[in-house]
Amino acid sequence: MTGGSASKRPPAGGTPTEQRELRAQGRRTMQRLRTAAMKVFAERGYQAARVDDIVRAARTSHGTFYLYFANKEDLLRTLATECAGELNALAAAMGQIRPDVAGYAELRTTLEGFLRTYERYGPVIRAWMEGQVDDRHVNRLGLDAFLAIATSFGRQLRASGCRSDEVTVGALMAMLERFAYYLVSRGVDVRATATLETLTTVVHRGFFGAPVVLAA
Amino acid sequence: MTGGSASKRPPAGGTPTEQRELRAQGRRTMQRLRTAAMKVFAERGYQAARVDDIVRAARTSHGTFYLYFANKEDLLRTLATECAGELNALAAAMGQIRPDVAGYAELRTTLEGFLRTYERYGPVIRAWMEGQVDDRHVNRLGLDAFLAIATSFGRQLRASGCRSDEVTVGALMAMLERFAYYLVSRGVDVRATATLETLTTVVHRGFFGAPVVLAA
Amino acid sequence: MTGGSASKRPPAGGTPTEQRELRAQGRRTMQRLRTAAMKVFAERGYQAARVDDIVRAARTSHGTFYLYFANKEDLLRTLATECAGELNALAAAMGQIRPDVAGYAELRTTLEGFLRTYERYGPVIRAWMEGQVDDRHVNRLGLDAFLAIATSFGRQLRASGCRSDEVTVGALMAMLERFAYYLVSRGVDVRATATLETLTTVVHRGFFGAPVVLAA
Amino acid sequence: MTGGSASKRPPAGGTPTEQRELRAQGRRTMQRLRTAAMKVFAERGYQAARVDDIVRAARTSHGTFYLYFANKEDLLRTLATECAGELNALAAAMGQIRPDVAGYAELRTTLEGFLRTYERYGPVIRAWMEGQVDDRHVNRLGLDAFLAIATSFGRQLRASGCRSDEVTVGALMAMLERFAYYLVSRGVDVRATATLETLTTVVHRGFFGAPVVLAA
DNA sequence: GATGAATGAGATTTCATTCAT
DNA sequence: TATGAATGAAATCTCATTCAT
Repeated sequence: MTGGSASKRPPAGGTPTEQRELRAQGRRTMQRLRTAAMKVFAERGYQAARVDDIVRAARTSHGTFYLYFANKEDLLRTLATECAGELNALAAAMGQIRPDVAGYAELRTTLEGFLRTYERYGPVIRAWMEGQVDDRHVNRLGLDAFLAIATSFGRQLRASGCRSDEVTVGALMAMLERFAYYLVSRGVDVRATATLETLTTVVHRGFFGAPVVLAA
Repeated sequence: MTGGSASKRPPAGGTPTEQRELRAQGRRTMQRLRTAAMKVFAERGYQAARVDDIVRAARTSHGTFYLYFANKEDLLRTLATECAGELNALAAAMGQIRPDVAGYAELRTTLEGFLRTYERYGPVIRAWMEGQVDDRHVNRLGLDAFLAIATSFGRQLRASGCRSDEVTVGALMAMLERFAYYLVSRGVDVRATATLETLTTVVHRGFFGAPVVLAA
Repeated sequence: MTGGSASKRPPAGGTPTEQRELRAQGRRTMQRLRTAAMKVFAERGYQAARVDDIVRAARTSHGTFYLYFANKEDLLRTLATECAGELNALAAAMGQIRPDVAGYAELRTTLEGFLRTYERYGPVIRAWMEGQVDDRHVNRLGLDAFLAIATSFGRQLRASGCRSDEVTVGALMAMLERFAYYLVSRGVDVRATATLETLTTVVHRGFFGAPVVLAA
Repeated sequence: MTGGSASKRPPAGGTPTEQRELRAQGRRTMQRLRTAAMKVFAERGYQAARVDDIVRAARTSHGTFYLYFANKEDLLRTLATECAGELNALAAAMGQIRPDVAGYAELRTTLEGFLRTYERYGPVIRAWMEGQVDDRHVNRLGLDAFLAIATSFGRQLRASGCRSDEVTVGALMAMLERFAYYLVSRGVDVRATATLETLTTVVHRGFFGAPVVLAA
């Protein structure tokens, strides 16, 4: 509860994170910690996760943890940065979503991308959505990434003449996140066709009302 | 080696909660604590909430808190029980949801009921949805209540010939909860017509695909 | 409502006691705590002893205490286990106690052993005898150890034709414990010949009635 | 932990204990509290007994407790005073204890008196013997009472030409207390002839070595 | 006389973070 | 680089005692 973020005091001892050059062994240890952290975050949630849980899962020691990260938040920050990158890419790659078959396919692709990202970064996204994070910077990352996707959705929909106000898109994002959460937390394969198809259908209907006539 | 007997004595002091008869003053204090707890849970989330925050908000002392509740979890339990009651009532009262105007109205009524319950018990529901609770009993309550609503939704929909598999209904529930969360956490009036109308429309479309032709 | 899992997490931090490998420094600290605990237990009694008293006496911190023991009871448990071991060894080693000089010597040896064990584990034994312990396991240890000695006494006496019912042996054990307590709590050297001789005489007489004629 | 003994502050509210005239109802309530206290002390020991346990057992309230006693210690004090009175009377009434049949009978009478007193005041005596009491005054009472009996024993024995040093008598007292404790805590009837006979025999032998020839 | 309610000082326990090896 | 050990601030919980009705 002391150390706080970098502002409060000079980073004592071994300066953590990307500040330092890491050799092979170091990179491996750091990776173990990140993997372990994701596992623990997934099990307990970010807030409830203790540094001790993480180092135990990573089969390393407390000392080592602070060799690579300034604190729990710093660890989350590195994961969040990566995650935000993926989400932003997703937003950028989104094509026009129209009521027709092509629009359905486009939506499907986007949703699949989201589910895959969730599969890897779910706990981080959860931390964002559930407001578990205190760090301003990290929150900004999440907010921006989601805003990017939501904005993109809105733009692509309006381009198709669909009235898509903020509330509707907000509801969509909310549903997406929770839906992904359930799938992942239950170990459902997000690449399974049926799952993806159902999700796409519900969302597409939510926006365009009429069911897509696939054969037309 | 003998007399001592015992083993983990009962909490003592004043056995908490409904075990004891309470007079007017006691009931008032207990209510103050519950209200304060809801407020703090809403602000910080259940996990992050400190007993200290709650007693401060209730303008009372630590000792008093433990006079009425065994601990934070016990307090949540009493709130959760009430909340589960409301949700179950909601599930029981749900009428048939058809594609027509009457079905739309029925759905609207149900959704309004949910939003109102969320308005009062949001933090408790969040604690359930976000898996913040350790207590088995409390989790069961939440699980059962949501299952009841989901099941009811499924039944009413199937009665209308709507293919409503588990996944679809699950997605609906997820969206409902998050949507309600956003509304409430931003102080939106859940009784405002526009809000409720939007939500009902999205959901109804999600199920029946075609927009309701209100005038027909 | 899902992921959260868990239920009363394991103590975490460093799992206490023999579960973990300890290095030299750790073993030393643990020993310091045990020694300090015996000192504090002796001064205040087990019940009245505060963890705070113990860590102060061991010149360490609260956090450190819980690194090695789950709580005060757990600490007592490790001490009790050792003590019970010694008492059981004492019971096993006891030879036949007859009215003659050899029997007197045997009794003397046994009593000396008891006093020496008491010298080291007095506070633990007191905790047993005075029923201060809530832990079932610990109580069992004490009960069994005392039963072993009492049974052994009974057997060795009966082998010598001495009528030794349960009540008599019980009274003997009671006296032994209290007697030892007084000696130790007043700093009397339990190896002093006079003390040991008096005790042996009283006990031997209590059983055989006739004074031993040393010269015969 | 505040109130302390009378020295620290003026006895606020209703002055407790014998200071006040009590009517019939008051005397009854006070008696209920004393009885309940003895019960709780017997079960948990004086130290571990909580005021709450006592009032619960007496089916009364915290407020009422402090109407009659300044605190837990004060309650013990009144019980201890009575008990000390009985023990002192016992010491004063003790006749000469000789090796013969008459001496045996005298010893028996004394021991029976002790057991009966223990039957009623056991928990108080335990509190003394186990050093659970912080109050100087109360401790003095106990110390003096036991000293009186021990001294009396010593005098009566020496009058019979028996070498009875302090250690021997001390051991005897210790045994007496523990023995009585076992009997009482197991609900044995201390007036049962067999029990009393065994105890008297062991003690008499312990002092005089030779068994009493009852028929001679 | 009696009682439920309230209090707060103090005890226990947890855990992020730093340190010495 | 790695690690076990140590720390202390903060959180939880208990209980003797006082107060208002």
